[in-house]
Amino acid sequence: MDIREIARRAKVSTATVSRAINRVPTVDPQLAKRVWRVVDELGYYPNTQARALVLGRTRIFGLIVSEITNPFFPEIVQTFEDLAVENNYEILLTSTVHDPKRMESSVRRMIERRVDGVAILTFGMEESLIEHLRDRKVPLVFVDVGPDVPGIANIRINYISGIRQAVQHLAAMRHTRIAFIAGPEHLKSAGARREAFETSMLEIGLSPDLVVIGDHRMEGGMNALLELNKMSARPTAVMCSNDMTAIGVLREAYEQNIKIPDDLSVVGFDDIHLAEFTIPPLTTIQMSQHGLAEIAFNALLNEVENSTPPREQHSYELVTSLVLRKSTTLARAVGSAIIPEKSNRTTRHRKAAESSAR
Amino acid sequence: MDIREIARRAKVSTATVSRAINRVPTVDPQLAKRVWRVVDELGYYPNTQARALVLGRTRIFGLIVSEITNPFFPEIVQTFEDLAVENNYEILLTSTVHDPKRMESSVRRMIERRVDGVAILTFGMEESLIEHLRDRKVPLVFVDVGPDVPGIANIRINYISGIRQAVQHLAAMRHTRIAFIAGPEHLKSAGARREAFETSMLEIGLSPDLVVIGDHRMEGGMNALLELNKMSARPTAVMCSNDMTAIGVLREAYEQNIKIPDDLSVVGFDDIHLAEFTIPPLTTIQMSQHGLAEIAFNALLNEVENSTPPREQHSYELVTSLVLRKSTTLARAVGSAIIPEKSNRTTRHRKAAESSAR
DNA sequence: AGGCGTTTGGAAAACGTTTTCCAACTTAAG
DNA sequence: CTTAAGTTGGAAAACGTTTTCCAAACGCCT
Repeated sequence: MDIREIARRAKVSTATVSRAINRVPTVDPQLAKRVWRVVDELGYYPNTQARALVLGRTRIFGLIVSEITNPFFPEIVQTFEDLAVENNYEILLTSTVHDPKRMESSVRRMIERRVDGVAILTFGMEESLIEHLRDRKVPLVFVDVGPDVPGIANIRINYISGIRQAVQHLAAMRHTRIAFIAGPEHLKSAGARREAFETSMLEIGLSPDLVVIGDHRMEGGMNALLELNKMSARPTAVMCSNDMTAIGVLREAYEQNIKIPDDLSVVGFDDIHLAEFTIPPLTTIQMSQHGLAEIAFNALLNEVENSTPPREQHSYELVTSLVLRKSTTLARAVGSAIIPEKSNRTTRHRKAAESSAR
Repeated sequence: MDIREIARRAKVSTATVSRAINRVPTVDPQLAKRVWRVVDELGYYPNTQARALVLGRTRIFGLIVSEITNPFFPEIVQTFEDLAVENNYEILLTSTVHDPKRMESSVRRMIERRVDGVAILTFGMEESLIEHLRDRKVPLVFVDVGPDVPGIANIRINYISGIRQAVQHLAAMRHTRIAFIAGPEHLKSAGARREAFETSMLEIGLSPDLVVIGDHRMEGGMNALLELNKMSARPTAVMCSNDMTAIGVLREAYEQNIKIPDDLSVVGFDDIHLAEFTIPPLTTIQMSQHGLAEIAFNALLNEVENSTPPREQHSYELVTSLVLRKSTTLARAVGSAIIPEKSNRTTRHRKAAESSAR
């Protein structure tokens, strides 16, 4: 069933049907009503392919994320989708799983489908791939890592604000041996987080050398804690490059009978929904997924709809900030005068007993 | 840049270019090579819209899930996507968030985009909506809840197998007061799980009346545990309609200082990846997300590619089975002869002290 | 050398829309 | 009553492909 069928039944031309459907104001209300009746009667839905072909716009946005199974991303996808349906756009989703091949095929597919723009929320991407997109003048939005050229919007994340808060929070709790579990080395965002940690530590005269590498997954967090435990001067607090890592730490701590937060304070990064439900609830640095998705979508929309924007360079910023829950507390005051010697000793004693028990 | 441009530069007709690109065997290898060189040189990517228009097939599948932020679904989406790229299909994803409006608009969008098939993994859907799709003969695949008509594939989930295992596992651990935290009432799958629980309990002469309603989210699990605690005869074990509920239970138990599994055994359902990382690791019933996605995709693919299948009714089955971790253990043997009275008493004592403490 | 299959490649129609012209009709003014 | 201006709706071109026909070119046999 096509527009011609409608035209025939409504006894008008296809042009009129098209105009009626698209609510062009010059068409006679009587006629429009007649057309609409037939449309509803037959349950006619216009063919988007044909429409896209002539309009040159598909109303599809590409969305590339690095790993949909990482709980950080579904929230983004959901928000992005909400905005898409609101604005009559469709989404082509790709989860690259950090695989360059996948990225490549994904970019190719998006070009073939003629997307109107793509949001690359992968926190680090081969430069080479985006060139195909740039060549075709597809509006792009990146996070963290995008070249500074017109037509490409960048979302800069202010890592330092939240991370500094966290470091100072821990320091205020008298932690001095604060470790950092970094993300995978190839991720620019992970690098930025680590640098922010180092900067924040140095700022307050602490040495930021307790760094071990994780993988932004729970497994990596577990291994990292094992590493940390092998050290001669164990940290009393650990910051993680993302929440999944922190969850892994929590899990391994349970395994090792290390009490969180009493024996070890831990803070995460991202503030995924799950962070509220860990045991104990995770103190973490919030980076609003909703906010991120919103910025990304609007950047794209803006680029597409206001076709000729004043040549300004579009750059957006998202700030991060600490949210306190239950996974951090005062450091054990070894040799400190504040906490009575005795209490301190019993604590130590209990701990020894526990660890010998396993 | 279009196919004509290629034709011009390669000094052939558009027909030849099309044939070369689609690897029609009758075209002269020499010529084909010439065409391909131009294609690569210009970085030409065929326009899928135009292609779809003439072919009548878009190579797009719709995927409707109920809530992408529920960790159960991302795994499915990932597998589905993997299969899609492998087979040169694209995915239109919708997360309905249980909102009928969203379902409706989602179906509409899929029809407008002329998808080649839709997988509805929403575990319960208004019949009315699918009619639009059925009318248009769009291949459909459902899970749990689909009409038994040709052209519609159904994935039946064998809930009883896993649930019976779990119930018997708990019974073997001498639990008799086994509670069930059900899912939202409108979900058919939740109903089926609950029924399977009741059947399994009755089978072994236990009464399945400790049932409280959750919402398949962590919050619901937390509330449900509160409910359960108010009961005069508290359960010693609780089974949950899904893993998120179980995680909520774990979390509230932590809050209430109820030790898992010593004070309460808990088993989940789904076996999401996270279940391995809860504290303690969650004993749960596996329902393979990978398997589910695979069945769904292949059902669709089969329906589309083998256009006229022998009028057989396609129905697939997915079994569930218990996976043991650390969240279940022997029931407290109240009045039993096996565990010495004394030990039992101290335990009771400790518990009383704890609960009075808060 | 002439006739006859077989390759090979081109012209043009088709897919379902939107939109540009343009013609016909209406209305109002002179 | 004629003419100009403004509405309204139709015919046809365009979007970028695939594919059906057809014709040309080629080799092969007699």
